[in-house]
Amino acid sequence: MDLKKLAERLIPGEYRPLSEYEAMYPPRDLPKGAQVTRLAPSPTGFIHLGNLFVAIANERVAHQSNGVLYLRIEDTDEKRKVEGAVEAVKNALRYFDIRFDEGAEIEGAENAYGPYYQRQRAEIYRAFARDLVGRGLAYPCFCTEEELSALREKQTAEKKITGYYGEYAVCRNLTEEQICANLDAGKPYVIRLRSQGDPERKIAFHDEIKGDITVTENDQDVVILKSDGIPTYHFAHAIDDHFMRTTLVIRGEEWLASLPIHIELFDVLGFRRPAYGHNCSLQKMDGDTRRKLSKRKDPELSLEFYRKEGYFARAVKVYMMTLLNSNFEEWYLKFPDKDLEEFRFSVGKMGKSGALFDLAKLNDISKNELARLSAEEMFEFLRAWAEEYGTEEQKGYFADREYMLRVLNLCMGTSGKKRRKDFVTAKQAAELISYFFRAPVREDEYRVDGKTKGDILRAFGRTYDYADDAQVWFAKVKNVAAELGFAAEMKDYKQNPEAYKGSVSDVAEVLRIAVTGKANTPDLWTIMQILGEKRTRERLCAAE
RNA sequence: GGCCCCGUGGUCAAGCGGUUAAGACACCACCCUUUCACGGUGGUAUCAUGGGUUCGAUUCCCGUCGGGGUCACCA
Repeated sequence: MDLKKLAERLIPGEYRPLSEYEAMYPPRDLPKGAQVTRLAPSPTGFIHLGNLFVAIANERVAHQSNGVLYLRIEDTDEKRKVEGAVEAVKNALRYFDIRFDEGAEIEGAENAYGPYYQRQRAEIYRAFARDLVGRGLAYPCFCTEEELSALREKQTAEKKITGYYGEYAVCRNLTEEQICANLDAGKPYVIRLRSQGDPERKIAFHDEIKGDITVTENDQDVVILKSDGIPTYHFAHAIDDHFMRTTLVIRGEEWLASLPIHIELFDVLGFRRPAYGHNCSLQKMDGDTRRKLSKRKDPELSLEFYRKEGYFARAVKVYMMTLLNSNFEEWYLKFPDKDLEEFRFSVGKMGKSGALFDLAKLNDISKNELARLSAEEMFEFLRAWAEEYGTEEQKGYFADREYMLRVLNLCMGTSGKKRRKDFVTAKQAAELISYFFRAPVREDEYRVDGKTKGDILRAFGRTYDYADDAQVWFAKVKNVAAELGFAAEMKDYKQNPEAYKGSVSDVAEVLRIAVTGKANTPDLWTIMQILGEKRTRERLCAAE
């Protein structure tokens, strides 16, 4: 059989000699040790925490080695394509400060290794597929979907390994006549790899994250060109990462199982393969087992979730970093003011086992990150969030800048050490400060009975004067306490709790809940100052 | 089920043949305090399991168990 002729008939078209591709995409001229990494999402538009996790790792590796991070769009599956997906991906990643040096839709870059949309690279894949057929390393397969699923059922029933391989690969041994007859009949076909592998043989492989692992040789005659002439992921991966001169592929663990295919493909194509690091997927607790975060069940997987909730981008990034490199947290504690990029990221320090995503930990980091902002920065952060995701009421909070800044200064504290850490997210912060903008909704129960509450409110109302400074104001609160049988001094109360109805703290709490609806707020005197006398009195009366 | 990966407190984890088995989150107690918070001090709690190897195993080897991933003309 004349394989060259067969190849030309199967994969028609004019192609350059393969060596020209080598010349078109020469090895990159980069400093010693520079790593070329990439992000290669499919354009479904859905970008999740796992993507971000891997993105940060790839970004750090590239940029701290003076290398290159590029964006490639794996759009070989028409069905998955979503309008505007590439923009969505870029926006989401920009929010978390992931910058690309080149790639799809990256302005101002040379983009010398493009195109970066796989569909636009069809010619290259086809040229190499044709070469493989010509060398007898790939062949056409005319099996229909029905035939393949029947085969799978049969194999399952017989407890054999499923797939297209060995004796089951019926199209492997088609004669020239049979092939031509099928072609003449206009039957659709795919191009399959004629695998040379033997599953009995093991390959020692070094994974940059997992360390030394063993993989079984591939013996599956995997599809490399689909019936529409577009490559499968595996084939495109080998070609692209070779010609885009990727040096390190950090990707999800779910790819580990297809690593044997990729190894064989690189071998057969005569390419040196990049280094790989397979990182574990983020997991969550589901009942009492853990599992990979799932797109359908877990809203917190979507990056959009964090934006909607108003998580501070840096906080999410810091959390990702603590999961990515265990020594990061210690470093960050030591150098909280250093640029995140000064941390020496190491692929080798990435965890080998899947981490459970812990929202409580994220929230703690968020609190700390937000506590570092100035009132002005907080103002901008909250306003940007409210504009996009807030209610109409919340958008209105920002109309009076001076007023809001007073509120924020109070709620965050001003001196460095004594800052409050009440704010976790923009959304939660907006809800927390709502009582400055409208009548309070009572969220906490009074500790004292109704009559005592009324007595406290009335007694305080009689003596309250907006002009009082904090000292005088608090002295009056103490007087009210003493008047009604509460201990004015905490120390007295602690020494002899039976002698009093309670302490001044109980009295203060009544006032606090009356004015704000909450038992947990910053300094009450300042709150009353910000609210003004009229609103303060209204609230005290309303609570009686 | 086959193949592969993983297994230190509730969570993230340091450890890499001899340690009082770090640290962070969460939790609890106390101190500070007009509440809450912040801050401070202290505390509860971990080497999945059974065999080896070794003077000695959390650490090395094997088995068991448990968890995860994957078995497409999807990536």
